[in-house]
Amino acid sequence: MADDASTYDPSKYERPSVTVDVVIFTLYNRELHVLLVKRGHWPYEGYWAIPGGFVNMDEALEQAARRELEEETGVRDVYLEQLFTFGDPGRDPRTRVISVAYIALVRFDAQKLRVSDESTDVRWFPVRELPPALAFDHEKILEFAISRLRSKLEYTTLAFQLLPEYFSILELKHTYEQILGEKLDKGNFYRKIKEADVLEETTFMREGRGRPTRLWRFKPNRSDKQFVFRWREDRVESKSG
Amino acid sequence: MADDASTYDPSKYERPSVTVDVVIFTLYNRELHVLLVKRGHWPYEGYWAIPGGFVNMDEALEQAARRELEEETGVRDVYLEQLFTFGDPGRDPRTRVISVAYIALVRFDAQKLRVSDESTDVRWFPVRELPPALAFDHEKILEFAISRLRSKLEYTTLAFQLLPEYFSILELKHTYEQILGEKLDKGNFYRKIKEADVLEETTFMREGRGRPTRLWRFKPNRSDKQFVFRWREDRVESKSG
DNA sequence: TATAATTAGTGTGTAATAGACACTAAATAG
DNA sequence: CTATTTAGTGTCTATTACACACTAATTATA
Repeated sequence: MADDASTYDPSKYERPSVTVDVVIFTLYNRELHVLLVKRGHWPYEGYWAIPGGFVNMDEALEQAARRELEEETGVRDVYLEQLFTFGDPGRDPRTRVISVAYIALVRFDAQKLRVSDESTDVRWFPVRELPPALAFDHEKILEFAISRLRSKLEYTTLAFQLLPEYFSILELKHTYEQILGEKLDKGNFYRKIKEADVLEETTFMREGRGRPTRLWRFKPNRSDKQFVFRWREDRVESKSG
Repeated sequence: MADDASTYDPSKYERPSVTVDVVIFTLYNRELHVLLVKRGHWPYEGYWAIPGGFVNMDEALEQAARRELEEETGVRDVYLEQLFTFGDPGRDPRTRVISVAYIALVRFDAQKLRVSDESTDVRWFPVRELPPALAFDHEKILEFAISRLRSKLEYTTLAFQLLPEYFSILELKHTYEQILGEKLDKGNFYRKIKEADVLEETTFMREGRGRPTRLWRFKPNRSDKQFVFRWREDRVESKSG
């Protein structure tokens, strides 16, 4: 940070507000969803917005993001990553607001996620059916978040953060397909994920006819790491700072 | 950003200071260097720091970064990219400071870059010979910047931003080697860069004995774009948010 | 008990790529 | 003419991606 001019006192400067916005993704009904809140007053009254709030003076940025996340969804200990900082003057008509955006990935669990389906002011939206307009510059933020999510999926185990503890390989493949927006080859997917050696066999799930579904889980010693296994080699995140 | 609680006025909140810090890289004496400034007063008096300063209230973040960059080096119109936002409480003992860090790549040009070799308070440091300790959390920022630089080099034409307009392919290869910290194969490099079709032949440079050096330049229509050609397929940036 | 349905894989061929390394070609100074 | 320097090209091997066909296992139910 900071100066090299010889005199100054930071307290003399006029200061912008700093907020954190958290783009919360989940997998729900086999589709990628994002949590939005409806604004109840000016500015952008009635518009949907990415949840967020002000950073307290004694609070780290990531801590503020976790607090917002928990206030909004009731969940803790989820995957959280800083996305980008948006700070154009005029993006909030009230005052200068600089917003540090985060991405969170949560496992969908109706019990825990206190967001109800009928709630009129907090709702999960499928990323393919977003409201036509969002508050502030939140469309840009959301677009950037989705792009980042896609590109990181290629070389990390991010997808596991969206699945329940036990899942089948076809479910995992479906999750990849949802985020990437394209079909993957079943045989190649099986091979690739097995070779990566990140899965651990658990039990079976029996339902309907057909061979029972084998359930797996992410190897415990790796479950919290950002283990890198690079699913595919091509593609590159398009946006950059 | 923003609340969904029903009443509030952002102006009521206590606000942190917001600064931009710019990690400025250049290639100088065939080595990757970074610009640091020596602090003249408390806190961290006498320590080297990444140049930066406060964001004005009516100024976009990137604009503030460009202003700082120009104040420090006199150059404009260079490659600039947002790196990460550092905001731990206590990182500046004076007050809460949230720092949006940027990376800048500038072409070394003794004429333009007004930083002299003997200057005691503004200096280029080779990234392999940094001062033992930096002010604030600037070691972390710098480490992150170098890591990002390496990883982006792999799939972008970033390296061109460090070279003069006209350069030989061996110089370009040397630049890659400097940043990646490893040797590359000459033949493969030639092939790869030619196939990418981003270079344009210009003149020759004759000096000493030996076949004259062919000089190239980056194709004009692509010089300002972040054209992607992915130099190698392996490797992944380790750090993530 | 036969069969349809479903998950769970394996086999294989092609084309592209990376990476190592040897080799040729061109131009110059002395 | 020769040493030196840049500028490439040739080629072999191992790996990878990708497409797509194929087999195997297990179950409900007709």
